[in-house]
Amino acid sequence: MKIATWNVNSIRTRQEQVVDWLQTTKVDVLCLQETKVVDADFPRSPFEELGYHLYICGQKAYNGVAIFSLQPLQQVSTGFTTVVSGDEVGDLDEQKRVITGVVDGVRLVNLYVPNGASVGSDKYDYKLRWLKVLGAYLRSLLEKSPQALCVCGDFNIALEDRDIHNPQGKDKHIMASPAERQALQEVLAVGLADAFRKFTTEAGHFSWWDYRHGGFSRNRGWRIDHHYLTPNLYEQATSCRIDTSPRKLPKPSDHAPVIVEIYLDKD
DNA sequence: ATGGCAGTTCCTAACTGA
Repeated sequence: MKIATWNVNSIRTRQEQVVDWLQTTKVDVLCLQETKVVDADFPRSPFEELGYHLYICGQKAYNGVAIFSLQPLQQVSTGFTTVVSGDEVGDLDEQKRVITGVVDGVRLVNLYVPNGASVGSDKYDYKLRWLKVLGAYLRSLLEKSPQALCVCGDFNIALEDRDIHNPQGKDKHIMASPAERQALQEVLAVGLADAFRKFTTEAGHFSWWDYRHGGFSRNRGWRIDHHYLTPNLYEQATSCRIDTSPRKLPKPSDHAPVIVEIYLDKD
């Protein structure tokens, strides 16, 4: 089973590139972030014609997540509130950043973690609060039914210095500050491990490059798009790679897709 | 060496992103 995650920075702008990519890269599941469109205007048919079932959760202009799956998903829900109490969630579900469903006994959780603007800002506090509720959400999912989890998406956090092209002085930078790294570590403590680092340990591999300053051509990037897996799935993972080819096209997303392959032991 | 981005809408300016 191949599961991809890709922040496309507007599905309507990137529609053709995503169709082309799915035709050449046969994945079972594609998790999208930053679709930037209300559900009624989502371009469904080009992807349904490729055989995908679409599960979407969008809003106008900002955010938005979707899962495309060749097999129908079970137990689909959006937002935190379906799993965690409304008191705990507060206003966090107003921004569309969470969608989940089950296929082949694997619960997919597709996330668009808040950016955080700058360290110490209101948006940064929102990001930390959001990550705290994410931890409660994942714990609750596992308590309700112990299951294999693939938690993937745009995390907007580079967990380690080897995930950044130039880590010096980045402790005051969003995506690398100690508080958000710690917040993500606490989320992963529910029992999740980074699929990419099972196969690749060296620095220099990134999934996002700033549009400005020739970030991609100089490979000045960050690895902020991840697949986190529960232990059995982690053991069964056979590869995890970043596909930089769409980032080389004209008018690309600033993120590249990341694909994990898992050999599912169906007993 | 320098300056250098791209998406959206309340659409040609302001916002958000990372």
